[in-house]
Amino acid sequence: MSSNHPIRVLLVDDHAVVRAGYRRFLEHSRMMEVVGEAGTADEAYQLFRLMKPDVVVMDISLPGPSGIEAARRMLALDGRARVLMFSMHAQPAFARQALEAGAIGFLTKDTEPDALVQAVLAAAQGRRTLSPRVAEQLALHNVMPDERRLDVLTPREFEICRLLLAGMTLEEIAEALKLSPKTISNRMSEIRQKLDVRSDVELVRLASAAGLVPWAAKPGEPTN
Amino acid sequence: MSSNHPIRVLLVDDHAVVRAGYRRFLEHSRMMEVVGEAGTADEAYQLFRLMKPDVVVMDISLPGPSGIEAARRMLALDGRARVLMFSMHAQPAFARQALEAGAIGFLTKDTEPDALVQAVLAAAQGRRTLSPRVAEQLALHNVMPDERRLDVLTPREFEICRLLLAGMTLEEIAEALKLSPKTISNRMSEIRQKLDVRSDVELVRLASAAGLVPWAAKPGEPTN
DNA sequence: CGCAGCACGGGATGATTTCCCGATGGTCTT
DNA sequence: AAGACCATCGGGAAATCATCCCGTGCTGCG
Repeated sequence: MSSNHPIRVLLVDDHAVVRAGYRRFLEHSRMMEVVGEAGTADEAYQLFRLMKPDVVVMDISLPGPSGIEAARRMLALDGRARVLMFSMHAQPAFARQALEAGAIGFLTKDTEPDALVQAVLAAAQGRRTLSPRVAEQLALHNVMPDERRLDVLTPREFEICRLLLAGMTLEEIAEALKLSPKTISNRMSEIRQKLDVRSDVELVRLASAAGLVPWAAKPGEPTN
Repeated sequence: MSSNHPIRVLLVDDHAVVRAGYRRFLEHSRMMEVVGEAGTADEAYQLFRLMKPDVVVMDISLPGPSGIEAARRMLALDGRARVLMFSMHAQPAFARQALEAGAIGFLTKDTEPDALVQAVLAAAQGRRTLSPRVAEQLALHNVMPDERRLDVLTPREFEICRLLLAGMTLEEIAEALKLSPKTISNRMSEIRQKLDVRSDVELVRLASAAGLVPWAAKPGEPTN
């Protein structure tokens, strides 16, 4: 299936050193050629228009507009663009956004060099690649019937969640648990990340589905 | 019922001019005597301990601890203290807090001098006085079965509330309504005030009771 | 007309969120 | 036992948000 000419790759990462590393691995096999490097979403987009690479290897976190935003623009310009996203973490929220933006794959940065090369090859042929961790997280997110999503929370996070849903403010929770308000704040950010909600309202919706919210019992369920 | 000696009054307000005004009106009838003035909660509390006034006329908003806090302390010291609260606005949240703190009455600052004198007399005898506006607001708050509370919102506020409950973020709402994020922010503060909720979670609880939240239908109500 | 209420947003200040980081202690594995 | 991994706790910095206060403009009403 593979044609003879090398796969033309565009590298996007804000650290030149990291790009150099990728370049080494990718060009090692002679099956691919890095035709451009970019450090920001804007540069990446310009280069994409110029070079029309076969595959874009893109870091998620860039200064300014994110890699996801860059991917969105590329896909808007050319629906056949193959964008392979990279991220430090396997956070489902990022993965979902990336894939919704049209990315063909999502890898965490601890991916082995070999696997990276395989993923680029796969991308060039239009096949998807997901890091195992990412796949698992996403699966949970998509398949889990909402009421089980809260399971990703640690005991402590769950506790904080419970108090929040009871209507307590940040300060009150901090006092109740004898913790710094800062900790609660940090923990809540973590919770929102994990549950992929962008507001307290969405959190309540989730918790309500899980039956955690007495005053908003699910339709059809007995209240007592 | 009234004894012979004048009613001894403690005036608390951060503006000396305002205190002077009150003093004039109160002492005019010779039935009462201002035995002290304070500009902060702390001063008020000290004077209260010293003078044991029959009635405290207290402004809500003071620099530092609020008048409500001062009232709380006085009541803690002496459960028979008669504290008559004053406020610029007829906000139910303040009124509720003041009365829960043990205040014997709650007047808005547009009260007629005569009515003020009457209220102090009443307080001295242990009778409660509420400004009509305050009474109405409070009545709505206490009596209204939750699902009607949202009625205090203006159409625009209601609209914003709806979008918020749909899970939209501040920015998204601003964009949807083509308004400045600042306006939405301001408006949300207003909404929280009016509905007397301290968090989005409490707001959802309210809205849910009002049947405004599809995903959290009230128990027993058909969803479809 | 004057005045009240609603809608809109700027300014200032303080709180919260977010992202980053490091420290600690427990568990599990090799 | 050493190392990896995770949960928990919080500090720092920058961005965002909430709150309070202010002024504008519009509308309806006595």
